[in-house]
Amino acid sequence: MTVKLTASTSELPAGSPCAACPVREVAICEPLDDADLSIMDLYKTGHRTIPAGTDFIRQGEPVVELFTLLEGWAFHYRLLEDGRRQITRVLLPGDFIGFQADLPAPAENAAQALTGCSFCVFPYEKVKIMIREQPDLASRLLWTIARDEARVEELLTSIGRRSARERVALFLLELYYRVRLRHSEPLGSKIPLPLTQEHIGDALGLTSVHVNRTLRELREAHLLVVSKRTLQILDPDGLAIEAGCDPHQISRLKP
Amino acid sequence: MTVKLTASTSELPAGSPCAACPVREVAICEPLDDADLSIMDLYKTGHRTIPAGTDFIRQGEPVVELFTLLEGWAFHYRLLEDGRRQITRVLLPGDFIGFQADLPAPAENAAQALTGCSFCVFPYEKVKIMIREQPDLASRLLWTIARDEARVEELLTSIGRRSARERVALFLLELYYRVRLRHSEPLGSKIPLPLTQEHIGDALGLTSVHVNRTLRELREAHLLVVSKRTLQILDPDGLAIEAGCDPHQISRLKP
DNA sequence: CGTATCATTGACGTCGGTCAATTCGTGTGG
DNA sequence: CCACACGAATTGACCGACGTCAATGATACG
Repeated sequence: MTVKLTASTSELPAGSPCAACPVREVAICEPLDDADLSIMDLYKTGHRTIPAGTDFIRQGEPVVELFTLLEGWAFHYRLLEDGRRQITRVLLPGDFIGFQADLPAPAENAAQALTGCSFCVFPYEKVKIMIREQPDLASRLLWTIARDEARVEELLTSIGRRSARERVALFLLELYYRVRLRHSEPLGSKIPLPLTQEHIGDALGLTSVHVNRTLRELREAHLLVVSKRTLQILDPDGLAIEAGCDPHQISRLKP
Repeated sequence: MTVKLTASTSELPAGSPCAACPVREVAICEPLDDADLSIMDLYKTGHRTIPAGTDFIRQGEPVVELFTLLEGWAFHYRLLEDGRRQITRVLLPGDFIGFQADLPAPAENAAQALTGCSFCVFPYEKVKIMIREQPDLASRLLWTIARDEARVEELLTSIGRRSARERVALFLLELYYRVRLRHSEPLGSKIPLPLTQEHIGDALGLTSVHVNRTLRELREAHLLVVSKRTLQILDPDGLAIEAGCDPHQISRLKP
């Protein structure tokens, strides 16, 4: 587990075209129709692009900016004092990042880019104003946070009560569905998976060594293949059963 | 692990006196001053009292009512198909219960009373209206949900990355501070703890047998005593160290 | 090519689980 | 008031899932 610190960042000016937003349908701006879309310009300050490995929120430092992830993968995590790491959420395009009960306050979760990422940037004071002035967006944000919490609870349940094999099966299956919801590719196809086995272990409360062994088992059972930063699900229903889950419950996943 | 089903419930009519509310300062109605307090009558339908052990939200059944817990202890939990249980949150007076991304929709978390409980009851449609009509309350609710999520993430990190001993120490210490924030009793005093060792295990991803052994260790180290549904913290700082935590970080706990 | 990172595998250790017996505590009914 | 019942707590013996340590291979990148 290594924590890379800042790398170079580039920043674009405000007033970028929300109309061309790649995550318009899934981000917090979703309630706005074309005519109202310019409302977002009141609250955002621009775009930003960062390279893979950048820590763009650091645990314990004040959160002064929030982000909508436009492109790339990232994750939220917490560190214990001795360096143990728990990944709390995997972040995909459209996710709103950095919101917490107290703003500004020391970040409860750090955030790191897994791939190169681009964001829509919001200063925290403007987010607070937005919540007050735009009930539709506040309501959407509430919905979003509640869904995030449900996902964390799901992960909590996995780690607390499922075996390593069940955990890995369910985690990858859910990621697969989440990604496929955004880029609807044919079932059975491969998706990029920019997580190392150590990331997967840190998300699931396992060591990378045990993740490796578990992935081998699942591969030998012809359920999935993880290789070269790519995930291929061979047997979704089989995996759901392996995960100790009703296959139908998995597909009720929300974006 | 036993799941008791419905028991008798009693219900009071609406129009109960919010002014006499025991959790006025910590519940979602907190933003309202005395003059505006009657606003809540637009959205609540009354009070309800249930005995210990009642499942008042059942996993998978539609959530049609939400609650503010007025008195008593309860918890949210999830069940796997084979009966394994994960407790996701311990609920104390003032907590808002049952909110989730989709309303009404099958409950993602069940909820059960640990002691006799009384609630303020809100039908889900009225909560949705409240969110639209009352920005202050919506904002407060957002704050509340975000804090809940932070607590779940904390638990996730514990289960994923801490030893049994660290988990138990931190869990009880945080409960202790949460309870003490509401009824400010002298430090070192006892608090009621209506959780069995099986509940603690189901919250922390352990078996009740191992919780028992861990509690004995902590008792023998003169850190805490759990006995007869009572928790006494003997050495808060020692426990924080045992939990692998900076003692100062613990006291930054929010209500 | 040389170096760094990640993946893979084996040998071995341990933390926490399982099973089962006993005790304790509290509430209940005779 | 005592006998009993039932859930919870406690303890020991044993086991297994997962962690630790360490060596080796595979990939990518400058």
